Order: sequence, then C-alpha cells, then structure tokens
Amino acid sequence: MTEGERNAQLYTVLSGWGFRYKILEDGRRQILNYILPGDLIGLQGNVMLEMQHSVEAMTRMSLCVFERDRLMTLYEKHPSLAYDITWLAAREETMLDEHLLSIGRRSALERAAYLLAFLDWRAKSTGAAAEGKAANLPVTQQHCADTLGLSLVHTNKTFRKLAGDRLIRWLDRGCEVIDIEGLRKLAGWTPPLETKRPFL
Amino acid sequence: MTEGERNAQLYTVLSGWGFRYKILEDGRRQILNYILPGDLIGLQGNVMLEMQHSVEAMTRMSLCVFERDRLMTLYEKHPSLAYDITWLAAREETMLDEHLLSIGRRSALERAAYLLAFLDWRAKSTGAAAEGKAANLPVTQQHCADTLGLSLVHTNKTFRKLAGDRLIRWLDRGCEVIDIEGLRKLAGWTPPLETKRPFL
DNA sequence: CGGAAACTTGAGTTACGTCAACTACCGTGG
DNA sequence: CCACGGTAGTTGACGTAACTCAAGTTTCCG
Repeated sequence: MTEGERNAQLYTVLSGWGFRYKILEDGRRQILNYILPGDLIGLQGNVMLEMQHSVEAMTRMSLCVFERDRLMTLYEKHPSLAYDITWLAAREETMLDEHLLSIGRRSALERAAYLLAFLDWRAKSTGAAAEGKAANLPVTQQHCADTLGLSLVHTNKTFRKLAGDRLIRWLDRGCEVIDIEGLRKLAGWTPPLETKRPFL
Repeated sequence: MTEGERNAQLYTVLSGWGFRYKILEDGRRQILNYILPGDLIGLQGNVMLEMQHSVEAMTRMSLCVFERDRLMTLYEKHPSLAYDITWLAAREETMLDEHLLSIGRRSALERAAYLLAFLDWRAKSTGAAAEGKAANLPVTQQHCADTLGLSLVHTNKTFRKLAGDRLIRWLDRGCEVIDIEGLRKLAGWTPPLETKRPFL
C-alpha cells in the first residue's frame, strides 16, 4: 500500500508487525509508527482524499478488511464502535507526539532507549510477548535508524553502547530487551496510562 | 492547560493561535503542532486517562467549551458530528506525520522552509489571512526552534539564509512569507488535498 | 558454495550546538 | 523626559554529535 493511492478499505490488524512510513523524493525514509495487532490501518486515507503515507509488513500479517462506504453507516448504527475508532485515533496521536518529542529533543542514546522501551511496551500490551517476560523485537537496525532519524552507522554505534551497558542484547534479526527499567529511565519515559481498550 | 491534568472539557477554537507542546524534565521543549480556528483541543485527554501534552496561547484565543460526559451522548445522537471529530483527528495525524518526516529527515534549511510553508497554508486555509495574500505568521524564532528541533541560534542563521534568498522577511514579532512557492519547492512539500471540512 | 542482507568498526568531515556578546525595540515608572 | 529591564533578534568563535565513506565480519538462504 503506497502513498497517494486512493484506498477504499480500512483494515484491522489481527496479527503480525508492520510500519507506516514516508519518503522524500531522494529516498530519505522516515518511519512514522509501528503497526501491531489491534491497530487500524487506513483511517487517514478514508477521511482525507488519499493516503499520505505508505505501509509495509515486517512479518506475516493478517488483516480484517472493512469497506469505506460502510464507515458512515457504522457511525450511525454503532456509536460505541465509532467511539472506539476515535479512541484509537487519539492513541495514535499520543504516540506520534512522543515520537516527535523524541526525535526533536532527545539525544541519540536517549532516543534509541526510548524507541526500544516503546516497542517493548507495545509488544507486551498486545500480548505479542508475555507480560513480564523479555520481548523479542523483530526490527532491523535499518528500521530503527529510519525511525530515529539517524544514520545506520550511528544507530549501530548507539545500540552497541546500550548493549555494553547490559540494557539490551542484539540478535541476528531483532533485539532483546534485558533491562526495561534501565531503558525507560535513560529515556525519561513511561508508557501512558490507558483507559479500557476497545475490542475491534 | 498542562500535562498530566485530567481535563473534563473539550474545546473548539473559534479564533486565535496557540500550540501544543511537551517538555522533558530538564526543560527541553518540543512544539508538537499549532492550534488554529476550527481545531479541537483536548480529545486525547478525553479518550486517554490524562493529557499527554500542554497547550499555550500565542495570541488572544476564544474557545467553545464542550463537556466530556456529553461526548458519548453526542456520538449516539449525532453520528455526523462524530464523523467530523474523526475527520479532525485524522487530519491532525496527517500533520504530525509530516512533522515527523521533517524533523527526522530534512536538513535545517528544508525544515525551516517546510515549517513556514506549513504555517502559511494553515493560516490561509483558516481564513486568518486572505487567500493569495502574504500571510503574517505570529511566531517567534524561539517557537520555530522548538518546533524544528534546532537550537535558537541555528534557527536564526537558517532564517537569515531564507531571508537572504528573498523567500521570507522577518519582522519584529513574526514572519512574512514572500515566496511561498519557493519555500514549498525547497521543502519538497505541498499542502494535502482535503475532503470537505466539517463545521463544528 | 556463492551471494545477499544485516551488522560492525575506524577515519575523516560537516552540520549543528554552545557560549558569549551585542543591538534593537518596546513598555514601565521614577 | 530619560533610565531601566525584559524580550527578541543577530553575529562570531569554537566544540562536538552525528554523518559519510570505506572496508570489514557474520549469518542466512538458495
């Protein structure tokens, strides 16, 4: 699914990991946010005229399709589902705000710590990893670099520092969080308190 | 209105300029987005448990208050208004996405050009400035620096370059856009196409 | 066994940050 | 009327975090 396309569908993610991103003409890429089970894809495309970003899967994903035309009908017939959609949109906004703070004002080390703490939180709160147990995050350093707004080389050096301090361990294809509290403290971040989460 | 507060109200902006921001413990500040007439304030606070950011006015603002408890009722009684709220949330997301791309991947000069082109667009599309006429943006360089994720000094030097190239003129307290097309081209950005905008 | 994708490391460069000083422009009050 | 203090903007010298380039491993997979 790429930017500019007019997309008639809305999707709910049932399983798997993906991400949303934008690119400049010369290829510079910025990952905007990650997509996990329970997330909605394509709301912007339904409400705005066209998609403003692209989406890519990181693992095999299964989706539940939803027709665009039915969105207004759904709002009329099921106000509580409409409310849930708003809830999801507001949560996305909260995440984007934090990412913005991170890229704009945190140092490379803090930023990296924040990203991993954030992904760990998301992984755990969607049940992708058991609560309490160390999460194994299926990201490459290239993904992280494009999320952090850093170069690949500098991202690597930053992660090596975190690994040297025993906060994480970097695996073949992904990252294992060892000391989540350490990461959160370094980043100066704690996961947001949420009201009850909608099913969808 | 500051972060962490539990805010029972939702506001619609009738007139004036403001902005949303977050700060780290040591005072580093990141401006997340600007608030103009027609925008909604406090949706996150209503849906999440508490406000995740703070809001500050840049000019005198007039607001229309809306009680939190009535949100669910509104969703039941007026689905089209509910849809409008979703529309606004999706538009906010689109703007945050673009800011993220900007801070993460654009150079200081491109970023500055983007910000001014963006504010010019917002000013014009809310009727704060006449369409076609040069918009006068009521921002200080400190605001811009905190939006761009740059230092105040470097922001100043960047703006002086834009002024030297006759793209903008910097006034006492704010900025006058001279060559909007030049700014957009430099930033590699054009305003998004929007579907019909809701009243609210 | 070869080739691609991911990760690592060092050396040199540059964009941006910090520090510090200075100007200009108010509005306030003696 | 001028003295003042505060906010906003400007500029130069110097330091450093992050980038680029380039050359490695290592791991996976066909």
